[in-house]
Amino acid sequence: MTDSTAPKSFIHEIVEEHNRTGRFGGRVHTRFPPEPNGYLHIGHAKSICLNFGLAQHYGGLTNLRFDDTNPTKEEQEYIDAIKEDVRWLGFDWHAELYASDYFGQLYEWAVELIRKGLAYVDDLSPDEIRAYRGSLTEPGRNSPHRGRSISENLDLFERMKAGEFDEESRVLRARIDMASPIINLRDPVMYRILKASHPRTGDAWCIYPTYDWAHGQSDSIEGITHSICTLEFENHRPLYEWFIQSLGIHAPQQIEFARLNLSHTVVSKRKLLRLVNEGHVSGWDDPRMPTLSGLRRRGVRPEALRAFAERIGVAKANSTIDVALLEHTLREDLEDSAPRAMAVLRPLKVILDNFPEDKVEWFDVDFYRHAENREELRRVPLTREIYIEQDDFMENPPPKYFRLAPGQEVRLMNACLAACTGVEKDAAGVVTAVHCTYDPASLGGQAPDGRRVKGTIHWVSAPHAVPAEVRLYNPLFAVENPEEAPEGEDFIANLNPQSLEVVTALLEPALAQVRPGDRYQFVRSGYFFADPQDSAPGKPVFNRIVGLRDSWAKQQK
RNA sequence: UGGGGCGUGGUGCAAUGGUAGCACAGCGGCCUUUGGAGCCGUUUAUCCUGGUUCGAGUCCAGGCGCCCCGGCCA
Repeated sequence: MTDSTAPKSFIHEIVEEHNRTGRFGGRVHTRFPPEPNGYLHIGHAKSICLNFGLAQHYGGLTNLRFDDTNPTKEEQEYIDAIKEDVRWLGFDWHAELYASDYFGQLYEWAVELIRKGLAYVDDLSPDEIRAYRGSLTEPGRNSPHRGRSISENLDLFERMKAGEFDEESRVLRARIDMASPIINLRDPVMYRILKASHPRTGDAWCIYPTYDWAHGQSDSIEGITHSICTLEFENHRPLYEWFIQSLGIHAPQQIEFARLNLSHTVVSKRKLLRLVNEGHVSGWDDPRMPTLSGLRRRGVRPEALRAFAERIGVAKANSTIDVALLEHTLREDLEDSAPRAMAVLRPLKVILDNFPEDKVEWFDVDFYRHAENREELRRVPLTREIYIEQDDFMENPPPKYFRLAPGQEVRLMNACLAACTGVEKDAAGVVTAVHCTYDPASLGGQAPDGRRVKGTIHWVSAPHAVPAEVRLYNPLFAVENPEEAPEGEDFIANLNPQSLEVVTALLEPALAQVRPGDRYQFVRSGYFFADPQDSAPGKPVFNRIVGLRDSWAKQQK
């Protein structure tokens, strides 16, 4: 999975340094620690590939640990979805663990810190705590309760746990330094009262550890060697180290890296949740979503995501990956494996005037003509009436337009050469059908006289065409950076109204019986995925995974 | 009284004192029964100013710019 020829990241160097010096006895044990408050997205894929990939590379282990310290936001649904997504991405964890597994131990350690005079119960309100914390440039002030006796703290903390107090009436805080320039060290909250039921511990607790209090110790308990996290936790590292040292327990090495940003989308659980809740998408697995379930539903293969993670690298500089790189990786992943077939997305009728009315000419065409070592034939019928792509005909074409136009000849892919002789129009002047004559000597696609045509277009036989719903997905946001919204608006204002176009396409008959989950390249168009839920043999429904590059379209801009 | 990070082509990632390289994007060309596969070529970069050194993207000093931190979120 980890390509040994790929450039190693600064994290690899740190791990190798540890292995050289024996800091962890050569052990490498990482963890992927999601909070089950939403679905995993492509940014998580980067983290998953990093954590699991690192362990695999050095013969180590990776835990899956849910940081379930906030029962007001977390749900079992998310736990299940996260596990499915990690497995789908191709990783198997050494152990499935939960921060809530350690609630008992964490409580004992909190008592230990109280006994050492390193934690105290504070009666200040949330607003007061904030006010006492000071500002970025001014020191905070000590809470009036900071000097409570150990026995009073012990008593109060026990009563917090027993449910005697209301939410927000008291917290347990670490006693560190209210004047520290590191704001996280200004007596951070360790426990808050939350009279909420927890997905795993039910009503056993009414005080819950904060993430800051739970995370480092959870890593320590699991014997994690390298706690890899995103940049914003760099400021928390001194706090985690303070807890670990105060407790005298195993100290992992925290290493921070820059989270993934992707152009033309948002990669944040909070914002993705909004898209779902406000109905801008059909759900977490809407194929336009950058979630793993959305990408999966669209037809992206996990191999492609792993290759993408490898390719974007890991560093500490904030950066935004151009979605074009993702799309390139998707095409690259599919180009060898996907069989080719013909499908017309926006049909225009063509009549081959010199083709006998009732004749059907069958061609044997290889699904894998692009691949040298694989062959699988299907039968493709040609008849007098066919459909081509509307884009493949122009009545008044610009120069260098190599497709069909009055007087121009093209190759009907896999079939024959055909030249346009005229058009039919409706009352409004819209072309409703195109007339051609085909060259009977060119059956198979080559002219016996060796004449060349510059354009080759795809088509389907009208009487054999299979109508199918095809969903054309475009970027969810039309702008590179959705955050750059007009004054007074937010990223929602940048949603791309054309992010989903549904068309009734006409497929060649061999595609009628595709199984849900099959992937094809619709020639000259893109890669498509038979929707695993909505498609059925005889009634195919396709999602566009990614379009092919289109240099003609680009040239026309 | 502030602290922590980060600055290399358009976008990402390398170069660990010794020829600034790779990918994507762009541009040009070749080829083509996918104009869209493929192939070849190519434009573009070390934040600034000093210093150390035979030699600096890399080391030092001082600036500048950007990101993060004042949740009982994670």
